[in-house]
Amino acid sequence: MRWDEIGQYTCSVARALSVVGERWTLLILRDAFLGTRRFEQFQQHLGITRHRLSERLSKLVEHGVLVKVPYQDRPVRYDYRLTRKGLALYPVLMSLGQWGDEWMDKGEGAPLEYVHQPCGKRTQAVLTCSECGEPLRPEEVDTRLGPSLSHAAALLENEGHRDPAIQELLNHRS
Amino acid sequence: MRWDEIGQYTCSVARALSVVGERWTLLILRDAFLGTRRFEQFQQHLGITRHRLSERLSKLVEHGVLVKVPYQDRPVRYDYRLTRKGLALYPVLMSLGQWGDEWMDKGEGAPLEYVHQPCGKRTQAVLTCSECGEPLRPEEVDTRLGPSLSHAAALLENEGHRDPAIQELLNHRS
DNA sequence: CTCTGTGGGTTCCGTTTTGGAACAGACAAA
DNA sequence: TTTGTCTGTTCCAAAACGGAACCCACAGAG
Repeated sequence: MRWDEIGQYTCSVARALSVVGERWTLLILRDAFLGTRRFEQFQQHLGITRHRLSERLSKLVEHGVLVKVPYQDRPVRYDYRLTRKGLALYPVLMSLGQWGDEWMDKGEGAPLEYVHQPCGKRTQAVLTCSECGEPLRPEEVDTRLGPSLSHAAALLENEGHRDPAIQELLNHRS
Repeated sequence: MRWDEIGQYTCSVARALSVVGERWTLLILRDAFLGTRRFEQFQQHLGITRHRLSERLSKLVEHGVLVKVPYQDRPVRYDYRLTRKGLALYPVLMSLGQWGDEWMDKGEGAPLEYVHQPCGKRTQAVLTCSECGEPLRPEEVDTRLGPSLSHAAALLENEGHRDPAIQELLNHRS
C-alpha cells in the first residue's frame, strides 16, 4: 500500500491522516490556531518553501479544513481561516502539544502556557469520557466494531470470507 | 528550514511531530494501541514496506516511545510495546480518530466504537480543562509564553533584538 | 510614468524519501 | 534436507521535497 492510499482504510485515524498527515500540515494548522491567516506569515513562521506551503494550503482548502476569505480587492488577497471542520482539529493539536510539553521539553519547561478563560486558570488538556467525565485511559477502553463494520464482517462471514484486518480486531479482545 | 530540523523549533507541537510526524508513524502507533506487537503483524495490517516499518520502529524505540521486549530466545524475537511515553500519545490518536469519525466517515458511521469500562457506556473522547473539567474550546483558551520563553524574550529585548516568531505570539492577543 | 515594494503564487532542478521486490540469517518442525 | 516463520537489509526506480529564481497585480513614492 502506498501512503497516498491510506484514506481508503476503514480506519478513522487513517482517514484523518490522509488529510492532515503530510509533512508540515499539522504545523500549518498549529499556526492557524495561534492566529496566523496569511500566506506570507505562515511561510515566515515555519520556514517552509512557498511551493510546499501553497500545495498544503490548497489541499486543506480542498478538504474544507480552511477557507479562503478575501480581505481586500484589487489586488484580491485572501486570509486562510479555519472552518468548523478545521476548528474541530483543536484536540489533536492540543494533545500533540501536551505530549511535547511533557516528554520533549528538554528540561526547559513548556514553551507556551494556556489559560482557560471561563475558569481563569492555567490549564492542561485532559481527554475525558463524554459519558462519565473521567479521564480516558487506554487500558480502560474497549474497542469494538461499529455497526457499519460489524455488518460488513457478518456479510463476509456468510460468504465464507474473512477479512484478516477485521479478524485481528475481533481477536484483540485481550 | 528542512523537515528534519523541526525538532529545533521552540514549539511542543513541532517537537512532538519530530518524533511521530513522519509518514506511517501514527498509523503504527494506532495499531500498537489496538494490541499489535510484532513486526509481521504491523506489516500485514498496514501494508507498509518492511524496510520502512523497520526504520520507523527503530526510530520509535530510539525515542523511547516503544520498547523491544524479547518474547522468545533462539531465535530471539521481540515484541514492540508502548512505553509510558508511548501510552501518553493515546489522546493524540483518540483525537485523530474522533475527528476522522466525525468528519471523514463518508456517511457510513464510525468504523469502531469505544466502551469506557469504568462507566460501561459507549464513549467519545472530549478534551477538557484540567482545572474546571469543562470542554476546552479554542476561542476560550488564551495562549501565552511560558516562563522559559518569556525569559528568553526579555533577554533578547534587552539586547535590542526581537525574535519575529515571539513577537508574533505576543501580538496574537486578538 | 517609471521604480520599488508587497502579497501570493509558480517553475525548474538537484537531493531525499519512498515503494516494491528480492535477498539474508537464525532457527524450528516435518 | 527441505520448508516455513520472523525479522530484517539491499537495491533501484518513482515520488516528494528544498532552494532559488521568476511572475503577476497592484499601490505608493518620486
